[in-house]
Amino acid sequence: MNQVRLSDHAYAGIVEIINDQDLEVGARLPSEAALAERFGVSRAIVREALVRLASDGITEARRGAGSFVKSRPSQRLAAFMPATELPATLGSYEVRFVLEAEAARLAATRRSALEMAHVEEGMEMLRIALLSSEPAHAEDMELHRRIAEATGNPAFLIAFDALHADVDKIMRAGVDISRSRPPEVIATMLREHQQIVAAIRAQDSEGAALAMRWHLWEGRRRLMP
Amino acid sequence: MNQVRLSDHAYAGIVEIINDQDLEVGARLPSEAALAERFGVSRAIVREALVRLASDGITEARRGAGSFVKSRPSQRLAAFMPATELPATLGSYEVRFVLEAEAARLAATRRSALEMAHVEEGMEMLRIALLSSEPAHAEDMELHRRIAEATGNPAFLIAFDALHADVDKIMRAGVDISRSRPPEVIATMLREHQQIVAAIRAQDSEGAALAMRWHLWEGRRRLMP
DNA sequence: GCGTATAAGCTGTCTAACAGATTTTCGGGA
DNA sequence: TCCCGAAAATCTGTTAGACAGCTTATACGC
Repeated sequence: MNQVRLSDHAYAGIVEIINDQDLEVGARLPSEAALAERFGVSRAIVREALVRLASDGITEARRGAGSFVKSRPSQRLAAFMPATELPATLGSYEVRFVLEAEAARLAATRRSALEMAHVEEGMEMLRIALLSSEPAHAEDMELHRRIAEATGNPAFLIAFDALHADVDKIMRAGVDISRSRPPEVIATMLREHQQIVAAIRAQDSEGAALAMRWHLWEGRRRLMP
Repeated sequence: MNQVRLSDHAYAGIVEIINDQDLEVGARLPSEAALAERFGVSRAIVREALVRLASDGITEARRGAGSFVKSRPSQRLAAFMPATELPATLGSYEVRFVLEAEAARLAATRRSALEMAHVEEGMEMLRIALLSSEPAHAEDMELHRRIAEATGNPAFLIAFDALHADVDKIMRAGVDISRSRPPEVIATMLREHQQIVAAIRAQDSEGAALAMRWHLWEGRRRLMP
């Protein structure tokens, strides 16, 4: 079989550092030499791990300055949920993962000013609904729909609508959507959505896709802990 | 800005080698030392490039033996069509790319024996239809549908059906699906589908996803060169 | 207090080397 | 001739040390 390489440990170790020390986006990682000493390996091994982390969009190396955290969500996604092995849980989330992440990515690339305004408006509606502690499921869906719309590709809306019509049916039968949530959960949900919208606004396609994946991942976890 | 690193050249050079020399899946690449000499860089640089290629699923390193080609399609996909920048063409293909690639991936992971037989049967029907030079659009769709079914997740079927109902509508209006194709195109289409099915049979999730992406990419090109 | 020059730190890259795994080669025996 | 096993060649995984060039921090002079 494929033996474990040292750089695998280094990769996992660096992810662990970012998570445990709660390094935010833009924060600097320890230097390659420091990481090498900490893990008890050579600098070459740390470099290989960093190359893979950069390739995965988690870190970014700046020559002469250091390596920096590029996106928080992806670290945890990479650590707990490699894209190749989605856990078999709520089926619709598996589809939403790929469908809406791609929609966010394309929305970031192609959104017109009008579509952006449409998304921002949806965000504002969701914000108001969440902050007034109403059940904001409809506003949530509406924002997601507007993001799909911002791709400019009607095929996304077709798939989206078909899927969510079904999700609604399941949810109304099973999970209680309209249950009230503690304030910190509301704040988190708000922040997650804001990150997605901000990435689309900034035309950061990779960031938008990651933020969407992260949001859906957390959303699934909130539904089924 | 972000300067170009030598390993970028090495990465591109290795992809070029695989494409130009038409190395098949399983073929061995030149040794790290040989590649280093060819590109005029150190072995460390070649290693970084190989780590990234392996991370991208293109090559695979076997300790003591060498680096081997893991998937041909991805090389070309990586070279011509980075996942982050899908060209804005036929809208439905953008959705099919992510949706069906993920379906193929999950089908490879989870397919039961029954579902696998179902997929094989669909493949056989498509094979017969293609070889008798009939317009095999219906059989093509049926095979894709059975792959989505093999995920065991009904949500994929819901999105799939909604999408393809629409695609059919568009296609019947515009492109002539039933036009006859030259024999070499038929052989290619057959091979593409067989690769997908073979990967699912072998439970090679990454290979299945890549084969599906490759197939859709080529399919789109056949429709709109 | 502020600006600048120097120092320190960091990444990118190279060379040289060795352990351990794998493949190839080669010779001897049936 | 064919097969088997041992030795040799080859290759990856990994380490150490070194240096250029870029970036950030420090300290000094005004």
